[in-house]
Amino acid sequence: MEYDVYSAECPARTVLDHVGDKWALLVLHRLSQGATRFNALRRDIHGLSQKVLSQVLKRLERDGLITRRVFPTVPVTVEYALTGLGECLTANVGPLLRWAEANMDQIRSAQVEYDARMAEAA
Amino acid sequence: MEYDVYSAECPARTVLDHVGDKWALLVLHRLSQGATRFNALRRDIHGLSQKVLSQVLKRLERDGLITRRVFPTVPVTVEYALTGLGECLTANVGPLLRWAEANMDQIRSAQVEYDARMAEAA
DNA sequence: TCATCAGGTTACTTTTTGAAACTAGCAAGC
DNA sequence: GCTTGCTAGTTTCAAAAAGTAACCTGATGA
Repeated sequence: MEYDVYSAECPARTVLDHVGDKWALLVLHRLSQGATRFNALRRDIHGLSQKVLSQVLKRLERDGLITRRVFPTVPVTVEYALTGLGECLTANVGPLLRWAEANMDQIRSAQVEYDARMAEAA
Repeated sequence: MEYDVYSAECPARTVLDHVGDKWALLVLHRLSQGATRFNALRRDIHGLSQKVLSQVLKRLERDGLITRRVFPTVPVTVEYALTGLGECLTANVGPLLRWAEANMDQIRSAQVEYDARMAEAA
């Protein structure tokens, strides 16, 4: 079947709702480095709250992008990992994050320039 | 300079705040098909409100990813286009959207399965 | 006995969103 | 000369989402 992300009715938009999300992108990218536990994700991704992490993980699991494995240790540990589908997606997310890291300097100078222009106009 | 998106202090996170956004991704992708006017974007990207579009465009312009050209026609027309930097970014966004379109079927069946499992558990 | 760990959930507050109405400047129609 | 329509926005206000911080469970070690 053919999908078109520009259409609001397109189910691919639901994916975009999940994937076009800062935290989801970071979580997926982190998981691409290997299976990770809940609190490890929380520690590694600075600024991500427990509530949001738990929501994001549920969404990603529902989408079949990650798996949730519970180990009956004490205290219980839960490990999240990418599925095949998730890995395939993450292959497309990595370049985006690397691009962000690589081009920050240019963006920052563009922002400074823009702000200067705006201040001048005002 | 080296950046790390996992750190909350990392300036690349500000980019991610802009790029890890459903509407921004759609706008960038649409602009990769050529310069486009305000209302054309609004019409093409179904569900995008004027307010949000105007905010997204301002952010993207500030980041140096798009340019805004005003033509003194009557009524005035405004055309948005990708900069070199924006094109370079969009090259990384395209695959993500194509992935979303291509893998929707798998995601939808994963969702159905997940919901069935949850309903059963409850 | 009290604090600690993991992996969450809940209650409450603050931001963001989104829908719809409103603005400005000008031209065409009546 | 009054109304309507066009573009490209801004404003307003209710509703949804996100963030903050406290709480929960159940075993464990000090």
